[in-house]
Amino acid sequence: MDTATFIRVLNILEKEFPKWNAPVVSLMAKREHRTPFQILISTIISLRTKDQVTAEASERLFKLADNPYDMLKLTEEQIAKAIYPAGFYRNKAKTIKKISEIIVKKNSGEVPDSLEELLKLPGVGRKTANLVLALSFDKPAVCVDIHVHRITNRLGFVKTKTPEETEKELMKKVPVEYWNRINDLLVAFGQTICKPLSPLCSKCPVEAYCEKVGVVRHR
DNA sequence: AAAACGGGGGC
DNA sequence: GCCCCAGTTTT
Repeated sequence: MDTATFIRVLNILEKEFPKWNAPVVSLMAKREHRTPFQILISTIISLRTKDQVTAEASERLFKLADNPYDMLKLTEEQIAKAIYPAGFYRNKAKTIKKISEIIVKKNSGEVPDSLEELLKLPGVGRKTANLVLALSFDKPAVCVDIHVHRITNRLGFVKTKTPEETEKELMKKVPVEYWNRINDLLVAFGQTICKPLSPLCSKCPVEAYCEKVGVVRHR
């Protein structure tokens, strides 16, 4: 698949997006109500966790503390209890506490707005850093999670082993003005149609363009 | 490169 | 009961 076709796919998916009723609660539907700190913390909570669970856990935590100063006053146990159903709660609580401390003590209460600085925070990798850049600061960023990695390979647009390779390829092949649309669209698409194991190809609006790399079963 | 971190939900 | 989920860090 070439770049022009990939962009055509994005355009089609964008039109179909409202029909999917994808469970994008915490990071997309409410982004305009959230501070950069809340986006960052929600993203930490979302690691390997379903979106609905992430949303509920975030709300519980933000009722206790929605800014780094208040968050720093909570104990790790309090944070862990609030986010418990999201899983990895001890690691995440520790990470959230450390991040709050760094933001308060070394960055005058502000979330960093550059990739380099975000990556220095504990528990923040490329996916989280790029998502914060895109959602909080409206900067162009290619945010590659498991959905983006799977779908771009399945379409035949990239041939990569790791999400990091996928990120590099997408930055190379896709014009910058499309970067911030990739993640939202492909995640929603992956949650509803282009599923990991048994994608619903008969309902897929872009099946005609797809090379179905690695797809063994479909419906 | 592989393990560890984890409860919840789908089937 | 078994497998997967908007990943990152450590071994």
